[in-house]
Amino acid sequence: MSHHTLNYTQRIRQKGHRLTPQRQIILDTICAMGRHATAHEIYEQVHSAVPTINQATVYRALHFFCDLQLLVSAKIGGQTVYEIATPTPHHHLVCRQCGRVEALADYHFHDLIEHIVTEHHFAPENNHLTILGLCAACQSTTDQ
Amino acid sequence: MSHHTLNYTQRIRQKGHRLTPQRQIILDTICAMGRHATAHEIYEQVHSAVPTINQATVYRALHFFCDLQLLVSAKIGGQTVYEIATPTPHHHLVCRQCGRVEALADYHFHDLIEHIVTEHHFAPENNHLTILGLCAACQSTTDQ
DNA sequence: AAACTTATTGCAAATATTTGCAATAACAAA
DNA sequence: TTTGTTATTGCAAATATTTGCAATAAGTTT
Repeated sequence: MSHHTLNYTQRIRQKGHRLTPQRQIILDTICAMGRHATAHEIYEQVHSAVPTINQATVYRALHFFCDLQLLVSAKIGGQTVYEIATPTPHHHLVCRQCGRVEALADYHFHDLIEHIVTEHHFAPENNHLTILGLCAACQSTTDQ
Repeated sequence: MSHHTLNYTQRIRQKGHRLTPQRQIILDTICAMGRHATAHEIYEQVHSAVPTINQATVYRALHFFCDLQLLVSAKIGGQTVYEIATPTPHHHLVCRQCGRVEALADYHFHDLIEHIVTEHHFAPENNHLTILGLCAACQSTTDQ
C-alpha cells in the first residue's frame, strides 16, 4: 500500500472511529486504482477481492473518508467520483463541453483563503473544488 | 414573476432549446420559493400547482437550468439543493459541524479567475462553489 | 484475557436520480 | 396558417444512494 499506514490509522481512530478490515480494503483499493473512480467501480473492485463486502458499506466508507479528508469527491461528467486526497491539494477545471479535466494547484487560492480566515473567521478545509467552464480548445469551436 | 422574462427566454431559446410551460412553471416556482430547495421540494410545489408534471421532467429541468446557469446547485447537509443564480454571483462557506451557510462574494475570486484565464486559457463560468470547513463558533468547541 | 461500550456491518427496504422510448408540442420555415 | 423538424415530455423501468435495525466486532477498561 502506498499511503502511509500510520498516518491514516491515527486519523481514522480520532474521535472514536474504528479501522475495520472493510475500510482498509476500500481505501487500499482506491489507492491501487490510482485514478478517480465512481462508487460503483470501487465497489466492483472491492467486491471481487472480498465478496462479502456490501455496497452500502462502500458508500458509507466513501463518505466517511471524505469527511476525514482522506478522499476527495468531485462531480465530473455527471458522475460522482472519488480519489485519494493528495498531500498537495489541488482543484479541477472541468470543461463543460468536452469533459476534459485540468488540475489547478491549491496555492492559487492562498489570498482567497486568507480572506476567508481573517474576515469570515471560517476555517476552510482541504477542499477539492470543481470549477466548470470551457477549455481553450472548446472556446474556439463555440459559436455563441 | 420576479426574474426577467425576456432575459431568460432568450437564454433558453439559444442553441435551439425550447421554453415549455413545464420549464416556466418550474423556474417560477423556484423563484417564488426564494430559497434553496431540494429537487423533491421543488417537485412537490410544482406538482401541487400542475399535477401532470412528472418528476423526471423536474430533474431534467433542474439540470437544464444549471447548464444554462439560471440556477445553481450545491451540496449542503448531504442534500443537493437548487436556487436561482443571482446576478451577483456568490459562493458558500458551509460549516461541516453545524451546517451553517455563509455567503462569500464572487469578487474575492477575482485574482484566482484571472490566473485561470491567463495561464490555463480556461473560461470559468459563473460557478457556485461550496467550501467546507468550520465556522467561527464551531472552531472553539472543537476538541482536536 | 474477559467484559463492556458503542461504532460499524450486512441486509433489505426506502429514496433519489437517471434513462429509453413512443407520443407530443415548440419553434422555424414555407 | 400549415407543415416539418426535433427538443421535450410522461411513463415505466433501470440505477444510484440512503437508511433502519439487529448482529457483529473494534477498541477500551478492568
